[in-house]
Amino acid sequence: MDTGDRLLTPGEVAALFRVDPKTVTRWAAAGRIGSIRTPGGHRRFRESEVRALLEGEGMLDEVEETERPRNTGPAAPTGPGPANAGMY
Amino acid sequence: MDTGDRLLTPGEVAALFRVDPKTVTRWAAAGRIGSIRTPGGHRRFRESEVRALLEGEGMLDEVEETERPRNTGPAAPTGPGPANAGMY
DNA sequence: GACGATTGGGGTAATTGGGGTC
DNA sequence: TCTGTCCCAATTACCCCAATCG
Repeated sequence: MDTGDRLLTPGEVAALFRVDPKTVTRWAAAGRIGSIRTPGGHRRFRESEVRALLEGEGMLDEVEETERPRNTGPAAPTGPGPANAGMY
Repeated sequence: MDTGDRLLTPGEVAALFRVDPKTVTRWAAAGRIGSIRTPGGHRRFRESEVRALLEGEGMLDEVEETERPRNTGPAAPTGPGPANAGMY
């Protein structure tokens, strides 16, 4: 239920990954990372999920991200559901 | 049903969303979130409503009373991802 | 009545979102 | 295919001080 972890802003996640905030936005848009939207439309990311992604343990069935033809298996990310439940 | 209704202060809601208390106040002023006013003018928010906003994914059949032009999507069965019409 | 902490309102700077392009 | 950068518009964050809450 309540994950109870802190929420990070796109800028925070971008700094953690050493990428542009825009890239983080694309990840969220692609459903590769769960995102929570504020009533204003801005995104917030779960600190636990981001950490898992940083550790590389978020994907248990993926060892090589170099290629991804078609996930025929349960390749659902940490967000086991409508990760992209909120689009403008 | 249990409407819950533990009242939260702007600071509480702000911590939940990882935003500034002032931002929560703007949400209330914009009608994006219901607010109850104290006789002195301060705002209080319903815990149940805040939680629904935070999850945002479990309210597929629950829509807020906010006036929002929703597309008359015929409830795509296989595609639960509603192309929300809420652009800037 | 007094005190500390929070909140409200206004205004301005920084961040974010979406699209399009390289 | 993915990322970084450009644009503009909306949202959010931080500044002030006065009022309210507990």
